[in-house]
Amino acid sequence: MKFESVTIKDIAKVLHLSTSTVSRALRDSYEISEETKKLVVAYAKSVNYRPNPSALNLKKRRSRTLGITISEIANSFFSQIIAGVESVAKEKGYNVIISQTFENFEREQEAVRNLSQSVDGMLISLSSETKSMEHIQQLLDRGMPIVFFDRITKTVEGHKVRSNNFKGAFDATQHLIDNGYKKIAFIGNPDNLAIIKERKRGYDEALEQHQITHRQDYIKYCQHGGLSFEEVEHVMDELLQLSDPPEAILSCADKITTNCYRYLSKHAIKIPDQMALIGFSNLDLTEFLNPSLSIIQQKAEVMGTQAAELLIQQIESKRPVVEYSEIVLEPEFFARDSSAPSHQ
Amino acid sequence: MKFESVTIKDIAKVLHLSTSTVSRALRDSYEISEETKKLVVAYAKSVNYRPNPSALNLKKRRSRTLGITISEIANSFFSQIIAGVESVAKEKGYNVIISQTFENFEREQEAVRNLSQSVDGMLISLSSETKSMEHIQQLLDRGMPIVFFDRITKTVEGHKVRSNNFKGAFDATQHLIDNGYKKIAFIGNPDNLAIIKERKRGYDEALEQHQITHRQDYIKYCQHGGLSFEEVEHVMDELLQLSDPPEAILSCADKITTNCYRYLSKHAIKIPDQMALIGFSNLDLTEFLNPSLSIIQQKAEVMGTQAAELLIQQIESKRPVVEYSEIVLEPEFFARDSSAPSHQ
DNA sequence: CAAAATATTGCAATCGATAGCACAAAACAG
DNA sequence: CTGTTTTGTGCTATCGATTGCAATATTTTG
Repeated sequence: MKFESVTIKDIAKVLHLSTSTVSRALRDSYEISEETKKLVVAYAKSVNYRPNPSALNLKKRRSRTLGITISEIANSFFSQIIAGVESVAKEKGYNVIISQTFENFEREQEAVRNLSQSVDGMLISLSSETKSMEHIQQLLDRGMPIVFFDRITKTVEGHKVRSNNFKGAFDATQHLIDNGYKKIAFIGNPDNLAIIKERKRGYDEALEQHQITHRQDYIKYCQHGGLSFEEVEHVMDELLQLSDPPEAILSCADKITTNCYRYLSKHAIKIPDQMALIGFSNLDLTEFLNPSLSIIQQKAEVMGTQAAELLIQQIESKRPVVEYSEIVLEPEFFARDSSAPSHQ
Repeated sequence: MKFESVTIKDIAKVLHLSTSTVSRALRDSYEISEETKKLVVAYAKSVNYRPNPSALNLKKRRSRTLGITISEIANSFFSQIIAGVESVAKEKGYNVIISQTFENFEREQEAVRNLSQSVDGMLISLSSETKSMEHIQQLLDRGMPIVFFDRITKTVEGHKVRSNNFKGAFDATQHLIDNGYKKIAFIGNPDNLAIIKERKRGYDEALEQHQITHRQDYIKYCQHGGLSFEEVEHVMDELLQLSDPPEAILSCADKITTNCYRYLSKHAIKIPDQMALIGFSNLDLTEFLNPSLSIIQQKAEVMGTQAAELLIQQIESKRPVVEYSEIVLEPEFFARDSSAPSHQ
């Protein structure tokens, strides 16, 4: 089944005008008489005329579409970001196409390649597995406007929007130490992601400031971003089987945090007495969990709006952008029961 | 900044061929010699040629894009549905454009109108405020393939995918009654939505089977789908100010359920002793809430895949579809502490 | 009242890709 | 060695909308 819609040609035929006159009349050109304009506009409205976007795109060499590449929609952090992006996009007359990578490098390459022909610009949060930036550099070289958010990288240029990951992790770790925890494990996505490097740095710094020995076996990376419970389960098993297991966990990704919580509940490990937990998360109801979950919350929606604004600005800029901004948003820290002092 | 990409014309010029030859060679036409094909394909690959989607869309009169209209992305139920839709769409080579209505009728009309020119078909879940179906009937009349999901309506024809809402509500209400609750309130989106009518019917039926008097003041509808806390707060205030307030609540929407829970926590009303709660929800961590939340969970991702499959099938069907299927998915019920027998 | 200026409108090319048809060269038949 | 078929390629119109330029009609000016 195909959808038949009214074209400028149809209107021209009915009104005995040329397509150029109709086109100009609809766009309120000074060259067209008021009378004709009124006629055309009224008729166009009556038949519910809408310009064909493909034709416009072809002619204008743009699509008024933004592409966004994230790991997974069904992740509150990213869905909040999308909400922010959509609101700005809509306001400025852009559509948004979402591509999910599921933390997979091949999927990211494919997503970026597919998107490249259909969008005016892209918003990218790298996948956990992304090691090379070739596919993105290629687009940048050909002038594709790209804004990086959340999982950014230093290896390419462009506007960037991110959280203050160092501070988020530092504060959380400090808070654990203040509450009497010394054996603190760190679980994150792979550290080819700059945000994880930063969070790790925050964690390290807090430990150092309190002269706590740094233990390599407390550091764990989930290659697939903790998307599956099994991945986190495996890491947790390893930690618990250590001869001297940690007493607290700092989790550095939404999915990992959730799955850690799930793991501890499943194994009836008391939080925080047997294991304290604190993690990056943008879930809505963490305060009502039992025990309530301490989180580092990012300003996801703001991140989305800011990134989208930068991108649209770059797309619509007359001259090539040579100076890039890096926006840093402060995460909010919520101390709750899951990281309270242990009573054991 | 604009993005310059390679066109068929560029290739033709370099290889001293015509655009038609290049086009045919790339599409492996029998008319072109093997030699030329190889040459063209190799060169196209070397310059990373991708056909311009707008040009293709214009020529082929289709966009390989699906539109989806929902109330809000940042709602786990809908983001799970989107995940399902995206997976099928991707597999079959379609893009997806998402439009949010935020339960507002005008936004829905606008969304549908905007989408109509850029997509090959639409997936629609109506907004809470939608009363007239004119805007959608118009598109149907012009042959737009549309599949309705979740919030469907009987007033228009088309493939439909929904949950067994009657059963979901019936089971939940029955469960409350079995646990000793008789004064059960019903909170839902407005009942112009068929799903709410159905859920109400399930609720009514359960009460009747147990000869429980039906009280009109226990029935509440949130005009805006409980999107804002204030809306739910208002309804809850009303219920609690009744001379004979309810002892249990059946909530009929994800957002309402969450906000009810939030309200009860905020007012330190003990769940379930002072007020039992059970609701439709697709949130991930409800089992870990304190108290754990009883939910009726819908098969959101399946709903997304099924709806997308029906839609693509309809889009690609040679002849007009005249017989429509209605897929009914069984919701899953999880009895937890929030609806346990009261100890008061 | 003729010439010039202005106001309206239409023609045709264009964006990138496709496809019907025409055409030339090579292969084959008689 | 001419006439027909086969094979490979190019020309051109097309999809829907825009826009520079040409063309006509109308008004103004000297």
